[in-house]
Amino acid sequence: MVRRPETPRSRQATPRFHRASAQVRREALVEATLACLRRYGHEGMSVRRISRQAGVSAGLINHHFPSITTLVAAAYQTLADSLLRSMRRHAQDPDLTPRQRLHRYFEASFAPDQIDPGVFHCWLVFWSRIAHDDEMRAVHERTYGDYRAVLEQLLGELQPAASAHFRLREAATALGALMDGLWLEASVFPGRFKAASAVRLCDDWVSALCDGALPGLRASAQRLQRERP
Amino acid sequence: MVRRPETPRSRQATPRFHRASAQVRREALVEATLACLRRYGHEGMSVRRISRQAGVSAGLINHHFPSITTLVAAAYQTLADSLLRSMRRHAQDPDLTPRQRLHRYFEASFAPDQIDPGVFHCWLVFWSRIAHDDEMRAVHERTYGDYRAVLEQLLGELQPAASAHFRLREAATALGALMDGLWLEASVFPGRFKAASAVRLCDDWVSALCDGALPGLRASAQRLQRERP
DNA sequence: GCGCTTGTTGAGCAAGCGCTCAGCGGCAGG
DNA sequence: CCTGCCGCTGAGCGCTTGCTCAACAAGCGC
Repeated sequence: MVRRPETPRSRQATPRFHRASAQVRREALVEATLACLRRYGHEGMSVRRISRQAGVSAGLINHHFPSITTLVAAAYQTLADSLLRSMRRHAQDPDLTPRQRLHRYFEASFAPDQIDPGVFHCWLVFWSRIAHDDEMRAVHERTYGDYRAVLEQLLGELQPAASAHFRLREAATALGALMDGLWLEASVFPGRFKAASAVRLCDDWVSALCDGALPGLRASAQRLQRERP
Repeated sequence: MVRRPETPRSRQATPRFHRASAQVRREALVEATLACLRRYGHEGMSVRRISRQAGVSAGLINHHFPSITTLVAAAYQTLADSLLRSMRRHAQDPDLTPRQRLHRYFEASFAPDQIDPGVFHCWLVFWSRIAHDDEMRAVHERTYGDYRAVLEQLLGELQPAASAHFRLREAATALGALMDGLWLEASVFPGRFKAASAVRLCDDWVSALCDGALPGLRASAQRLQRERP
């Protein structure tokens, strides 16, 4: 370990560290956390690994965050926020028809940057912590509400032009499930699943929904006719 | 810690351990592993926790398995096998029509014992280990092949009666994704999602598939007309 | 009843974990 | 230029981890 030579207070070539505002430092630590989770999965959730990734000492993490679980919760919030921002960007483009907005949103959801195995690792870590960590659960609940709200908005704008009325809330949940399932499949088996076909399946599902081809989601009338198929 | 009293070789009330064949012991350790993963998630994957659950000493695990990752891979295989057995039970019941077999299979897939958060934890652990562990990846590949094969069989038996022909392999993958997505949704948000509606969504999707309402999966003719929606 | 095979034990090791805190030193304000 | 605040460092604490291996003892075959 090379210590600074015998000139005790002289100017030195490179400062041993630099200072930053709490805001900037916290964001940098969150970014480092996401990088570690992407690369190492669960084993990336370590004070030493994250601090090395951020280029700071291990102690700094507990200076800015009460514990590492809070840092991970902040990382979850950050990732979810960026996802939601991307959703809203597509959901509000006024130059497109509602159908086109949904299509664009599908394309964005299955773009290579979303199918990346690193992103998958992040979600695995987040999900597995929800059961034991109240902070994580709070972020999770909040996030999911917003997430489904945007999907509801996108589907709701489709409703007027559709030949069949559907139950909006259930349809949004179901579409979310379909998308998550396709995303999961693509993430667990990278390369075996083409993004284009995932988009196609979502578009087709929405078409079927609008055409009334999914009776379980049709509004009113039949409550729940559970005829055997 | 109560040691055995001063009669060194006398008969004692209870033996300190009992012996078992390698086969029996391995199965017991696998069961203990699944129990720990269910209860504690990632933190359950520990030599000490699993051995305590199995009622044996920590050292025994490395006597029967070269490392704990091998034991977890064996647990993955066991869980996947039992799932597959259950699938085949439904897939081969000769007293039912193909459509009914699929319906039963949907019902079994969303039964309370599958939606259990413990089962979800197991899968999270398995998935997160796939990326870094060759043994896990091997089990994963093998398992998924069998899994999709059964789905293909179930859908294939539907084909003759369907009014539209569909591409079997892609349809099986897509149906698997839909089911996994619904299962995921139900597992991540326990209680917010009713099993009955998941079954209904799957049945509806299959109906749409058979009626040709999912053009992206129709066989032959149009290769990939990517018209904008 | 006795000996032997061998399944089982558990202390021990090195490595890594989250977190603490005394003190170093970057850098702004005087 | 020099002072002092405070962001930052990193050795160190107590703990858990996976795994090893010498010693122990269950229970079969005699």
